[in-house]
Amino acid sequence: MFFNQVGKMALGSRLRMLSERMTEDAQLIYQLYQVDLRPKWFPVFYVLSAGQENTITAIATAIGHSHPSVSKIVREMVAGDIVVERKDESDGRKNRLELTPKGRGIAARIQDQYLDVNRAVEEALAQTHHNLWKALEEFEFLLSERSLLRRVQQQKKERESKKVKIVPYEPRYREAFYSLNEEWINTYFKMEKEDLETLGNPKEYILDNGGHILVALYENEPVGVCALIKMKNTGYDFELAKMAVTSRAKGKGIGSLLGRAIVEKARSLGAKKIYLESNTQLTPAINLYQKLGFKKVVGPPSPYERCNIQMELELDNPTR
Amino acid sequence: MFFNQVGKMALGSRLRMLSERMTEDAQLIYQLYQVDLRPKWFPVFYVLSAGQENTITAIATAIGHSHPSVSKIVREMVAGDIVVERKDESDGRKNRLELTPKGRGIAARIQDQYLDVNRAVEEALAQTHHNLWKALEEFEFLLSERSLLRRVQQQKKERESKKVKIVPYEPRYREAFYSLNEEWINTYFKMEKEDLETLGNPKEYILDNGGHILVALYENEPVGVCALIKMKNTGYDFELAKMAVTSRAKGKGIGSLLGRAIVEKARSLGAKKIYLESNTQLTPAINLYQKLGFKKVVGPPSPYERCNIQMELELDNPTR
DNA sequence: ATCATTTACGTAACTAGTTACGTAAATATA
DNA sequence: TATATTTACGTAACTAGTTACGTAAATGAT
Repeated sequence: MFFNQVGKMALGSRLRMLSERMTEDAQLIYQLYQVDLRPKWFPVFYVLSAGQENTITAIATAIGHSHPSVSKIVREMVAGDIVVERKDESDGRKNRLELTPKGRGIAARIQDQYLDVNRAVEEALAQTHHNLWKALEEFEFLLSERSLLRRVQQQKKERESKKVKIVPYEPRYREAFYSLNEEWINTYFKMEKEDLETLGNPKEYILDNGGHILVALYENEPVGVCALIKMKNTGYDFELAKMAVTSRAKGKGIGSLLGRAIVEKARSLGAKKIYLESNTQLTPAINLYQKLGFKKVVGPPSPYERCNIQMELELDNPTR
Repeated sequence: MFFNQVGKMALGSRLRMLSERMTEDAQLIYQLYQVDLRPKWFPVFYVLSAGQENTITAIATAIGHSHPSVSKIVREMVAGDIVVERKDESDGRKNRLELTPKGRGIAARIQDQYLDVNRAVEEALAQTHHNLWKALEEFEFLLSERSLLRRVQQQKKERESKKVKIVPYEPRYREAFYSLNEEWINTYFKMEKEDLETLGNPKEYILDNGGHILVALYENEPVGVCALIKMKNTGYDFELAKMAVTSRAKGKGIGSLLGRAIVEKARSLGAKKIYLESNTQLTPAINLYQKLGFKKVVGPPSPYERCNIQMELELDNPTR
């Protein structure tokens, strides 16, 4: 059958189809009990007969419809002499609803129908191994905890991050090192004098001074970079800097992979303390640094204008 | 929450709502993968990309939609450059469909999406006790075996048959005995001379000759009757006759209750063999007689025109 | 007391499906 | 070979919901 082939992508369709099948039968069931209601009136009718709510919006929230839907249903029910409307005296906006004598008659007669439908469904469910009613409840709960979208996003991230490789810098990544950094700097700030020099000459400014650069490859394309710059006479061993991930490769966990790799690199070089400068506007970056264990500090004055937060990470007793 | 209060009557609504919630997310998921498809196109797209079917009606049956639905979806997909149409050469009615290069590109890119969605849903389902996917399958199967309507009908019958009382004839049921029989005779045939006499004078024609009459009461109203008429010199003890149930009280199992009661009565009177006459047009009646154990026989000639079948039941060795 | 905001609800237009119906081509039948 | 039936599919109109928007009443803030 179609659904078993397509898989879970079609869960929505499958639910819709079963639902349609049930409402079709519902139509006939009302006839069976000679209850002069249309299935789509039922939720509204139920709330009114239970005496719970009696204004359009309140009913809509109670039954999980939009208010225009309730508005239309009520109009039909008024035409069918099931419900009467009357303006609220103290609040002229509200449309108070009430069952007519005919409506109350139906409410009495429908009790047997409730009973029989409940029993019929329960009898069917009792024959199943996986109870549909309970399954719906559980699934609805799971989705309210975390939406399907977020669950899929996470799967995507997990799958794609497996395709990310972190490799040491090589001269052929010089262009990428520049442009990846330029991309984010120009999005949020503007390039400064220091940027042009350091980014243009990573070998001279970073590697030759005892620093390191890691590059993240996705399908063999450089999509992220990060550098460790040697620091002297500051109490820090390295500055974590020039961290950049292209927006094209978002949602693949690249920042996190790169961050963990660069910290690991520092650790393997015997570093005890690393430092970084950033800007609080860059929330995802700050979140990442916190996850890596960095704590806010007041450090030495920065040459960069865009720096408004400084952080450090002690490696003697790493948090992770 | 609403659904737990209303109970299983709202199963249809609940399914519809979950389905809507899922399709909303689906929209966003397509965006996430930059797949230029609308969720409602998906089933058609899937069938085409799998190379299974490629005409409107065939796709419609495969995915369980109506053909106009597929027709409209295809029109949209053509506008979106996903699909091209071309007339079948040998059969001018058929509209052969094919993915465009763009469509094939999407088919390739969507693979990852299948994977992630499947995993996301399966991961969620794994956290539930009642698996929604399997529950749907089981429930769909149960409904295909016996529809919800029939299940409800049965519950109704069971509940209502408990309110039916079978009591012996009393003079105050004389009117009912006549009119209940008149009702069905006039619906299918017409009243004959014998009917007028026997039905008008049950005491004289039936009871005083050693016969018996049972009356079915529903909410203290007579809704069915049935008689045992003493037979002599025929090899039979009684004729089961004048069985009538008003159409107003259909679907309450009254015929069955009355039938079993009258057979029981005959048995308690020491009868060995009962006889009856009927007409094959009255299928529900014939079915009932068969359930009670009656077998077709060729009996003595009947005084009634409408009789075209004769049956007997041996009580020495009752089937039930 | 006045003005801005929020709330209640109706109307209009849209969506994703449906059924009903018509037409042309293909197939079956006399 | 002519005619009836079936099949494929498009169009129109309907259904049960939605979102978008407007208006009047109530409420809150200055």
